[in-house]
Amino acid sequence: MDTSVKAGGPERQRLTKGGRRTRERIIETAAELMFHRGARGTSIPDIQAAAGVSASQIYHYFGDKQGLVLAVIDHQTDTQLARQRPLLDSLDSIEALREWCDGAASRQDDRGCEGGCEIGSLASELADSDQSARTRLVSAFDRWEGPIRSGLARMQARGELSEHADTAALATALLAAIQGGMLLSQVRRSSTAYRQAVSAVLDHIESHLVR
Amino acid sequence: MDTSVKAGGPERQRLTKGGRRTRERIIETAAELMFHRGARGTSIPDIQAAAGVSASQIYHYFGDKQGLVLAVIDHQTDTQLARQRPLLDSLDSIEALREWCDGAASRQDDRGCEGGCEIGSLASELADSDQSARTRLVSAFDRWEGPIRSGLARMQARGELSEHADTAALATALLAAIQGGMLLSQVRRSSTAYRQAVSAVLDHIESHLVR
DNA sequence: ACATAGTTGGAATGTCAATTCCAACTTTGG
DNA sequence: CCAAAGTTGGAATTGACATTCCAACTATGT
Repeated sequence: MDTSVKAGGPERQRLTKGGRRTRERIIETAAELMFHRGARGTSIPDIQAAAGVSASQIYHYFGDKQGLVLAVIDHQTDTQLARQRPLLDSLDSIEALREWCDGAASRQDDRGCEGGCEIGSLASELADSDQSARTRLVSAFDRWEGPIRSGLARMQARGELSEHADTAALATALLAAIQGGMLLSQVRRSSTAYRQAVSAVLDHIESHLVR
Repeated sequence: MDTSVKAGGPERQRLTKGGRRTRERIIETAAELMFHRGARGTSIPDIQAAAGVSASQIYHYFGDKQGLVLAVIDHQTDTQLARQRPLLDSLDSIEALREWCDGAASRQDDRGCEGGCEIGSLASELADSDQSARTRLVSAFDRWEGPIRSGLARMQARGELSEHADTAALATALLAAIQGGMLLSQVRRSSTAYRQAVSAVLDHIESHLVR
């Protein structure tokens, strides 16, 4: 997560203390709005009003709307991963995996199943229309999937998981179940689909347990 | 799929032969554009140009853009389900399920993994912003999940699937794996994630086979 | 304290989208 | 064939949005 890397030049800029705060406030506000209304559905004037900043501030810190969207992607990735720690770093038992997945289910219920996954929603909206956004989303999903795979790999290294299990594939499958489950839950306004989707994959993983 | 049901009144209208054709052409064109650019990313002028119609025609047949979006949702649902038949109606063996899922994977590869699921993409974009769209998407997913569940139920009725298996939950899990797998594949531009996601759930279903 | 660089407000610009209007044209039922 | 209803073209309207400009203000380092 760097200050600003855009096509063309490094274009580094020093930020003053207040400037950093303004920049953060813009990103957080934009992230919140875009989560509910999508990136395309969120206008610069919307963000101006919600964050209490002027247009020039947004363009000063992000260049253009796409620049802001990219910053939002990175911010959501950092934020969501941070929120899931430390659980995310110890997914090396079925119990830990279940507990972790369950946390997301409760969170989904708490918000009435409105809104899907902070990253998945952006991914669906931007994957085909913004090449640089897609690239960042690839790394967002990689950063998310990594800890899952690591946890499974540790289980396997310890001999708890069958050596025939493809931990990378299982990690991908679990992430996909989370994404698909979230989407169905968002549409149906019930976390049931998410729970069933995740549960199926977890059961499958469990079937690879040794003993 | 009826002619036009919008909030307010039935507002039925007779369509002439040419009118029906124009209406269809608009829907198909809009569906195609919205699949690639999203509903919000597709403007009426875009559709006018691509379908070779005037603005008044679009507003004459659909009232407003939201009306067109609703028609597109129904059209995509009908089209996708029709395309998957007759396979969709005989998902009562592991082989049939695998073959069916594999078809989608090949299709995804053929288009270079650009674009996700015709229905899922719309769902992600519209679920939170358009209540009537969400309602139709609920039924779209139901119409899709139904045949999967029926197939599993038949297997169970025949005694091929354990009586302890929750066929409804398994059907939901498979649909979720398809959705999540599609999304990851779309972002990564590789069908691998889709294949792994689906494969995990199919293996899980297979574990419920009797014998 | 001074100069430089970063920050902010707010108006102005240009583009484009959604929607409305209305007049002209065509099909259909009787 | 006539009237009613359906269809179409194209211009006009209104509003919003992304972006630019520039002048004024503030912090920072020396």
